[in-house]
Amino acid sequence: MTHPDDLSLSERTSDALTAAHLYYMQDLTMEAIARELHTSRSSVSRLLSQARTSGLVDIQIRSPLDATSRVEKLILDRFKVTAHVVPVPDHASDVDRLERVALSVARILGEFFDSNMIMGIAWGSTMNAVSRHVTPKRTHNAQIVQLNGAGNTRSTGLDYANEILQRFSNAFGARLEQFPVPTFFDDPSTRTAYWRERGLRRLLEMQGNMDVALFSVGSPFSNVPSHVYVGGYLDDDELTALSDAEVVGDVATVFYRVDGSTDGIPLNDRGTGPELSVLRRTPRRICVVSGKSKVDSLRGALAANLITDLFIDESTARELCE
Amino acid sequence: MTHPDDLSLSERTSDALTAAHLYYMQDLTMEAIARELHTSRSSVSRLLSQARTSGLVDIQIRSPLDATSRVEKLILDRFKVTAHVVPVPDHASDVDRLERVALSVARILGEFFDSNMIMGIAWGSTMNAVSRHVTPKRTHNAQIVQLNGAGNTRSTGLDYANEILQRFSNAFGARLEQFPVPTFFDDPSTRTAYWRERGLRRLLEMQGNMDVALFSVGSPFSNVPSHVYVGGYLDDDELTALSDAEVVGDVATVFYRVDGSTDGIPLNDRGTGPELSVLRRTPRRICVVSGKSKVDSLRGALAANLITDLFIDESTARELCE
DNA sequence: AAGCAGTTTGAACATATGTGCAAGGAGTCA
DNA sequence: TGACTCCTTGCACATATGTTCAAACTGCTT
Repeated sequence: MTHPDDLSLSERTSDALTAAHLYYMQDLTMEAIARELHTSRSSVSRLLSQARTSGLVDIQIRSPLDATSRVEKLILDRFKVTAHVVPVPDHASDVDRLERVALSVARILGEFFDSNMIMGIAWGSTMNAVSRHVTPKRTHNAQIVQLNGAGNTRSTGLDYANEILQRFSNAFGARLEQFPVPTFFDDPSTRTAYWRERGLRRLLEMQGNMDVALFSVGSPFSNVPSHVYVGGYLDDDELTALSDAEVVGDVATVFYRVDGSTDGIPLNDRGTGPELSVLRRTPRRICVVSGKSKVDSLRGALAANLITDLFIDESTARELCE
Repeated sequence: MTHPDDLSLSERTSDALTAAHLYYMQDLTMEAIARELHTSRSSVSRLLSQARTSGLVDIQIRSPLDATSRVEKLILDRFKVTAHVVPVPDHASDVDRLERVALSVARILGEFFDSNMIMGIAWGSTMNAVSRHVTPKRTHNAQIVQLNGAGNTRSTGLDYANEILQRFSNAFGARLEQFPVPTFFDDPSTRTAYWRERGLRRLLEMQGNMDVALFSVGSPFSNVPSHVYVGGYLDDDELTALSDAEVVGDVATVFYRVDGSTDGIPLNDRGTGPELSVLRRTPRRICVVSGKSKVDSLRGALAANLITDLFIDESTARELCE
């Protein structure tokens, strides 16, 4: 396998940089750039495309503050949360919705995460979608930490969750702290014991010092239940127990009711997600939500004050405001 | 005349915003966007183009620090100045060079100027070129101040200089403080007297508090002399005097020698540009240079420590480093 | 209501950009 | 060296985007 990281990549990158300059700063046509770079137009097209996906070119959209959408204002008023409403047509499918919101988040995430920061990330279909599109950004001494375990009765879950976290870690060049435990322990005391292990202490401490948390909300009892609820993590008895406790959703497999309360939900004693108080101590808490089936769960998360920045598709946002 | 600033513009702007989202964040095709916005593809093309030129969409290029060009490093070492080398092919004409450097500067200027700042701006062909392309950016309580008078023996010069400054002022929504005096007084004592006027004091004070200064360098005795030297601002005797004093150039019509010294240059006593010490007190001093004919003048400006950030075309940069 | 000046619009055309593919190149291994 | 694999390149084609122009529209004025 060819692995010319040392020079050839630099060479290519610097060409990409020049091309980007000429294209985005000087408005040259690709054909003109090709001439200056002594290559073909197609190659320039490819260079530019690399420049974009590798985060060399950074495209931002800066809303004049007076133009924040009506819904965004409404959400700010009602929930004290900065909303980023992603425009998606009403007739779009849930898959479309998810994909488009995820893409938007992926593109803007670099705005929130920088060198020397710690970001906690959950896992699930939404995070998976986001992870596939993150625009890379070079950071130093940055750290990503997994928010909750991902093993279940059938597998260690390492593959799925890890693949997701790995993508973020690569995109930012950040160290990755995995969390190789089941999503739920069978016995609460096992968790208590395990939490005292030194390796775990380090991880928990990181979680306690997060600068950013990135997660979605799970919705158990909707027509489109989330990954955790159908992936073999919970058995029927457990689901019934959640239902009985009037649980409306979860963040990183920590469950809550619609009013944001968590007391007396037994599963939380066995789960591996971060205490909500830990989450609430995190300065920036980014929640990504798409699809109306998540509205109830979202209400709970808002009531529990888990969110500072909300990315949400347009019609779900409207639904949220009734 | 139709002047639908109040609502229609908002309406259009918000459409442009949505379109920009869909295009740049979600990678939809213009055709798809047209469908979502219930309009034609052409209109979307126009919306996007508006979004770009109005600064709604902000495209930046972020060089990985380890990829700053060799010349930029060299300039930093030799002159302690941050260079931004603009790629321009060697065979490009001087007009091309100027245009391309100007365009690059125009696009990135917003990075340097923000709310509550004061920016001093000179005038001349380079500033003219830059002014034509500045990407707008909304700021509050920002102030632009003209660095030197623009009147000459033939006209008040208000038109030319003012047009330039006006463009910057519009682009940033900044207040504009003009400087309605000749470029050079005939008699130094007139200047001294005038400088005591209250209106002038205010302007000079602003200059003293600038956060950013934006200027080029003039080059009198090259094959491509700058605006000041051919526009009727100076008569033959004066040019001879400059030549005798070994002047290599000027910044905002303040003249200096190649070693950066200014003592004993009589014209400086009658000119209206800012004292170089005032300039040197300005935290950010952006100089835009294109074309080899300006190299000597640039050397003088560097020797005088007038520059903190230098925008320069590639071959001139190489020439500078010999 | 009709006329007017200045905009905005979409269809049609003109360009510019993206991509599949076959050919060539560069590294690796036997 | 030659066979092999994996990348990169430029051509040709397929799409996507930009721009011109005539028609429709808008807000005013007569």
